[in-house]
Amino acid sequence: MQLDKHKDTSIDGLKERVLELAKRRGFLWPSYELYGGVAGLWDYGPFGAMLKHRVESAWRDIFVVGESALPIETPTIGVEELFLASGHLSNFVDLIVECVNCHTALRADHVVTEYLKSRGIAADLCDPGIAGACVPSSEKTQQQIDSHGITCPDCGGPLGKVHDFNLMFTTHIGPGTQRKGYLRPETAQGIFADFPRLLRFHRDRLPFGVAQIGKSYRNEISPRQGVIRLREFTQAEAEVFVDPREKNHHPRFDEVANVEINILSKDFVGTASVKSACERNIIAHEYLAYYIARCQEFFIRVGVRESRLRFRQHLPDEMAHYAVDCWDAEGLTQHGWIELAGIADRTDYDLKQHERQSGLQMAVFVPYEAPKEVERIVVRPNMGYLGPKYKGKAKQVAAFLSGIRHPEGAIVFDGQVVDPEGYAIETVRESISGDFVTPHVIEPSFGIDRSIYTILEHAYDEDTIDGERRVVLRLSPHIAPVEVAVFPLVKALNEKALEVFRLLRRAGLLVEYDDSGTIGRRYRRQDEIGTPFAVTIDHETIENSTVTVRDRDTTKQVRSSIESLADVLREMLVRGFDKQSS
RNA sequence: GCGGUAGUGGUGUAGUGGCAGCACAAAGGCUUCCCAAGCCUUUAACCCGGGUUCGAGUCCCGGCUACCGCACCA
Repeated sequence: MQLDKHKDTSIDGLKERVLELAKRRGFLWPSYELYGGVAGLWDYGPFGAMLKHRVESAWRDIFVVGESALPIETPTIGVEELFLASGHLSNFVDLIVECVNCHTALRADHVVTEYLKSRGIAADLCDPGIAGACVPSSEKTQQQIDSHGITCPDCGGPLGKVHDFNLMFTTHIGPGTQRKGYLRPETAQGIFADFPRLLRFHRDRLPFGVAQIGKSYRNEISPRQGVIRLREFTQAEAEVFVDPREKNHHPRFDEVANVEINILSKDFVGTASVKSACERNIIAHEYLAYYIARCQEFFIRVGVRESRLRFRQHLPDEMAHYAVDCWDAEGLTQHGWIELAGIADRTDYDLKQHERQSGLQMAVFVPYEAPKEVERIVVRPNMGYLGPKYKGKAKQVAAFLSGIRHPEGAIVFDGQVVDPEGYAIETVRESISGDFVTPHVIEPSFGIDRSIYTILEHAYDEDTIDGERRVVLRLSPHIAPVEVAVFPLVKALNEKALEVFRLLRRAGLLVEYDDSGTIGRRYRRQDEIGTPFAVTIDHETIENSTVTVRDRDTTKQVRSSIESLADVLREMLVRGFDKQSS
């Protein structure tokens, strides 16, 4: 895949430089540094928080406003039932056993299964009776290790005690006999739990999307790579509920059909439009393709470089067992290709699971265009006959008879032929006006923190201005924490400059004022935090009420009247410095 | 969690047992000033806890954090 033409990744120690800048300029700080810090927890400093806020706004524009999705907010604390249903309580657990000799941490269940398989013994480590997939039990696994004397596969040393490691943080809800609570490992489950209300809110129609931006938590064993793997992180997730029969017909597919994306899949590597990817079955259906295209639109808007963005299809063995197709949006950084978003077809797995756990129906009644007339054969019990004959059992017999769909020959109940007088076989005509459908879920899910790191790295650049090395963050104007800086050329002009500053602030621009030191130093400071434009009040301003507007990327300047300044800047922020009509 | 390496002002660093230096940044001032100029002044640091020692930034032990490798990442 080709790299950006105007910029490559050849800066030495880019990772370190970006992080150094991010720390120094108030984007990212290690949390609780005062007390030595904690791995996997990071603060957003003032510019970082504003940047993040704007990234989330851009996401909201595209995935909530642009899709007429329903925005909701659910608690970060979830109850036990929620994660029993989702499978996180059983599947989000690792059984860890450590080798006493070489101290390697191993997946205990894997060690046992491998050992038994190699000796042709069937392994059953699972706890029965829990909804969802197989749950390896720590007791059974421990037993197997003890009874077979299983040792470390690496060095042959003895193994320690098996212990659970659930990646969810636990807590307690309320005092006294406490109810268990868990910090959510994804925001999605809160949406699924609200499904019946959401469906009613949307007046029982499909399709509809629901979106949530919020914190999620995973107690990572060993978080690394700065903000790439966090224990507390922000997700932006949309769950789009769709009739499974309609997955290949997105109503707005035309809008995105020609969007070109970089694809890495088992069948295809290269660039293609989402339309052709769909037609060639590279992407399973239009809904996935549609959201992949929107995903690309989002990343480009916030400043991820298109040439360093790709969509990678999950291999069958890395896909969650319920998904039919899943794509990761990946950004190329100094940490390699990292996952920024996932667009998955979660099918009806989650809703079915919550149906089972809660006992409530999670289906939508989808009416036919016209009611269908169907003929059906029914067995109608004759209670006048059955009552006296079967007495107390009559009700049971009647229910049995009513349940028969295809009566053939004599009907036998409880080993005895039921007298034909006890029922009548009739053909009835019925009008059916629709089906109950459990919607499938298409889920675009974004890691906001990773995206922000990628944005920073892709924006970081060093160039030379008048022989001086300059560090510049080429941030997208959509997400820059400051849009315009205002400077008096010399301190004597500060009154006029403050006037302009207040004018622009009132006009709703994100604007910063600075009158310290020399003008060059102030420009460079704004370059480092990615401020797209700087307005300077000079001596000419006093004469004719014009100011200079300086472009971050080229350092070129144009003059603009104060009167039209706010409009000129707004236009530049949208169209770019050169394309505005002044 | 294991192994290796490291942790000194805001940032980058020097300092191998005896007064903690430098550069950049920041704040104030001078300079009539459109791209990190200069000058003066000022602020500001040994990751945490034990131990050894008359004395520890320095040596030892433990912890925390970061980077690299291993393992983990439904």
